Amino acid sequence: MPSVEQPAHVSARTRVRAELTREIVETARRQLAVGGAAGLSLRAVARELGMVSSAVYRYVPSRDDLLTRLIIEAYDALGAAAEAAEVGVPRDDLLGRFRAITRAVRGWAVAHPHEYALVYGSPVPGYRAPEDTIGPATRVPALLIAVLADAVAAGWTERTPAVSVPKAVRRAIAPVRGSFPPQVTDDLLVRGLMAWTYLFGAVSFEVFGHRHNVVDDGAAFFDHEMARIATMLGLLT
Amino acid sequence: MPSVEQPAHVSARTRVRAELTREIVETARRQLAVGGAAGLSLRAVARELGMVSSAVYRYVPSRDDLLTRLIIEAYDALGAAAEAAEVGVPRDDLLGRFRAITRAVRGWAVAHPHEYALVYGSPVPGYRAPEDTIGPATRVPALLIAVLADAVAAGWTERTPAVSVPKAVRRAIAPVRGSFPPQVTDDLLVRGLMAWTYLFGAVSFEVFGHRHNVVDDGAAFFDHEMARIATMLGLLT
DNA sequence: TGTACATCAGTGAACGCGCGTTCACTGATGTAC
DNA sequence: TGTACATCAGTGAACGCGCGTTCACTGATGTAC
Repeated sequence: MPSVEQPAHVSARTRVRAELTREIVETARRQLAVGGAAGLSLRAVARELGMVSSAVYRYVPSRDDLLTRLIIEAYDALGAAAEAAEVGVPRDDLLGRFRAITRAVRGWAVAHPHEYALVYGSPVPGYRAPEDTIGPATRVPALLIAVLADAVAAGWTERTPAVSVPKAVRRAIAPVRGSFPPQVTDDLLVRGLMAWTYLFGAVSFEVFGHRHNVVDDGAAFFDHEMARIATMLGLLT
Repeated sequence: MPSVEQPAHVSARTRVRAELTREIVETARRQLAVGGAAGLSLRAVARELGMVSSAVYRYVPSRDDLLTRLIIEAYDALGAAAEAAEVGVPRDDLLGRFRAITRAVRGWAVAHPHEYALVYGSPVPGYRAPEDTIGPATRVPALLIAVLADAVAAGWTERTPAVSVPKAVRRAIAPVRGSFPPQVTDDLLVRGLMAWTYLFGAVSFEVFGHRHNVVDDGAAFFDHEMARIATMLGLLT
């Protein structure tokens, strides 16, 4: 039952348009490897696709808009990878879920270093990320928050000796307090933020080359450091 | 007693040359804020100094060389800030030294975000850092290693319950094993690497904007998270 | 089913700007006798 | 102390390249009657 706005038969033109738009974004994504975000060029994308540079403006309104799409796609791809890994673990295996999430993040980042750099590296000069990037950016944190919430439900608070959180720190984390269920204590919230910080700190160090001549086997060291972080979180005894 | 190579009287030309070279490097450093490393331009530097673009080649052999100087200077400035803060703390106050180092790193990074991004952000595409950057890059790690070594001398190993380090991890950290005194156990070495990773992970998150709408008072939260890391290190009970 | 019109894709030229680097040259500064 | 020569700083033009974006235009595809 086709509505007036959405005809049942999608015209060939529309299909081709969607496909070409995808090709443009994917070509741009591949070109990130050459010159990074700052070097992203509509003309280079057009050239690779065999079209004249002005033609891409039929599909993408500007260079900055293309960059925004790439950022959103990177966050989404990373989030999807983490979700796909986590969903396969039994809900009550909190340590398993944590390990699945963090391994997926590292795996994706190592496999897509330039897209990772786009979102977790230096901010692109002169570019201001619009609101649309917020949602995709929170997919990984949302997974971690869910693990913490389930830990509380499973008796985390009774099992773990609390570390006190000073008033100044409680005030400092006020903006994010609302993103956590109220049962998550300030102590656990801080541990969660630290695990999040550590995860991306470790991945960034590896992807950006700061572990060259320091750590040989990135995966082995990552598993070990993350096990220690899981202990800090109280997911592992 | 002037040697043959180094005459006692330094010619005006030589002095002016050194001064202008400094001005070029400092102008370039300031311009990092505008376009980042990828946008660094010899022509823009020349323009700001009121000279013709070809003239800067009397002082700097190429754009990449200028970039290398900026990277070295950034590492050196960060290292100097950390050293200056740490040297004022009594040698036996290990926690105080750790806190001084980490606060200095954060303070410098927050005050110089673009220089920080130059060395700890995304690698500059198409640029390969030469060997000369290694020394300056290790000044902060060297301070941290010294704290760990002194901790061992002060009885750390007897005081702290050891966490076992799997064989694969011991192999993974082989490259850096030689940078630590042999008294530093593998367990402590791993903790040290993790503290180092966490320090720059936290600073990068803050400087690169990933704590927007998450943490309000960066300094207060940083002090708290670093206190917890100090506990993990066994510097604080 | 056929025709008239509107919509869209893609072209090619242009605007106005940027860049790194080289090179022949002028004129000033420093050095050796 | 004065002169001759060598060294260096800075100029201006040029090479050859890149970029984002706009605009008038052609020709193909889709839509409504």
